[in-house]
Amino acid sequence: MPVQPHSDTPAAQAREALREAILRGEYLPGERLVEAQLSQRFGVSRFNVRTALQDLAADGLVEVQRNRGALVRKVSVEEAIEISEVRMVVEGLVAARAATRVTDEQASELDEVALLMRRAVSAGEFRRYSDLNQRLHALIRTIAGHRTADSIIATLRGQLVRHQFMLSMQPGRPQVSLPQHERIIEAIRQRDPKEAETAMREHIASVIENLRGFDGAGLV
Amino acid sequence: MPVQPHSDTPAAQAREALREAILRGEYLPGERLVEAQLSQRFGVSRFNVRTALQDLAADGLVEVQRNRGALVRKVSVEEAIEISEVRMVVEGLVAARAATRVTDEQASELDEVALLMRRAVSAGEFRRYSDLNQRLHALIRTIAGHRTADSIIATLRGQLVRHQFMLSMQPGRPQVSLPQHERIIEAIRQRDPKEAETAMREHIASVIENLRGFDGAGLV
DNA sequence: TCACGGGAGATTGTTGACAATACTGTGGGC
DNA sequence: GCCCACAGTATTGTCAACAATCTCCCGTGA
Repeated sequence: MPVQPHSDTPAAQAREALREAILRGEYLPGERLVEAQLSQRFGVSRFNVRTALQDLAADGLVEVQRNRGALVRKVSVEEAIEISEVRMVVEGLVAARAATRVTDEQASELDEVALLMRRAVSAGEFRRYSDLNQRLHALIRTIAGHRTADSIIATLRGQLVRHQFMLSMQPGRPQVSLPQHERIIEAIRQRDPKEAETAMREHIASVIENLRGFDGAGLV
Repeated sequence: MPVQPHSDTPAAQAREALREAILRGEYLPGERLVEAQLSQRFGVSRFNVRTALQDLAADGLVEVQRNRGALVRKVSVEEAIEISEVRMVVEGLVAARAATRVTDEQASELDEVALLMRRAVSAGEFRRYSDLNQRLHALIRTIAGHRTADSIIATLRGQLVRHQFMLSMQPGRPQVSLPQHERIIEAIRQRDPKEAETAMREHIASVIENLRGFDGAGLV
């Protein structure tokens, strides 16, 4: 299970620096990650680079091949769909559980997010909407308090950043997903686990449909 | 993501040996795993022991604390329930997908397992039934061909062996789970994904109920 | 021209030693 | 008797050097 604290140790520093570099797109999928180079770049010993690479391999962000070193893992659209399918059912579980545990205070926080989302969409602020999207999902996870599901979702998300970026940039996407988000929020506020799960699953299913579109268009 | 091949390298040897030792119960939850000791026991260098420990930590089987070494991870009944909940939804996904992809040949293999299960139950062969249980779930995963789900389920299962052992030893358990298994098989054979998912989820939900029983009884 | 082998360079795998840290028990002060 | 500081030990963290392996290119022979 992922979730690594300790941002102080050199290995952890290297790990986070490398993680961000990969997510930022500085190292492209399939690109080799040479230990000596990384060691120099991040100013840590090769030993620590190795540790970092192993950690990131556990997160599915890089792939290490015996005697051949590490490379940025390439996740095909097919894989992205698989990953999203798993995310769909796990986030469904989380949504259901959130519906059974939500407090009144959390319910109004959900409402607030819904309001901000509507505003962002009507103002055409896509970036802001995307941030709110993350905030909403994170809030739901917090409400659910399901650590096992949390860490799995975190791992899955980590592998998808590149694809998710493409999705969020799709024109018209917010208009489609806003009502889905509203439905999820409403179900949780009504403390209806079944409906919350269904709503969450349909939401992510629609994301998957979009991924399938990419696949057909050969965009990745 | 787990799934590590290469049983030839020393680190992999150590990893598998240690994994089995833990699963066999030679090292109890909470027990410290001293690198030097393991190094001597498995005849590999401390370096390789370290690598093995890191790998097993990624699998959630051990926990490594900075400057304090590794110990066998203790999974409480609460956690076991959380893990099983995630497993429930992911295996549900797998069952649904199996229903859409099953070939005629695979369908008859499912039938065969069902037959053997019925025989094992009526003959009171619990150990055999437990093996068939594993075979059934594995077969369903093969049919589904969902690698992401597979590797997650493998990780989750690995953390549960201790609890699963207790479950399978429960008297009367096979009589409860046999009809559930039959229902799953039937749904897949009918190529009914929705029903397959529901049946699988209800099956695992019933396992979770049993775990809750342990919790109340303070058995773990 | 092509297939093959072999060697140089690049890169990863492994080791043993040492440094840093945590644990344990002992003795002194109160 | 109890608490705390302190030293000694056990254990993990890190490193730099060396070994093993792979990759790529070049020369040789057919």
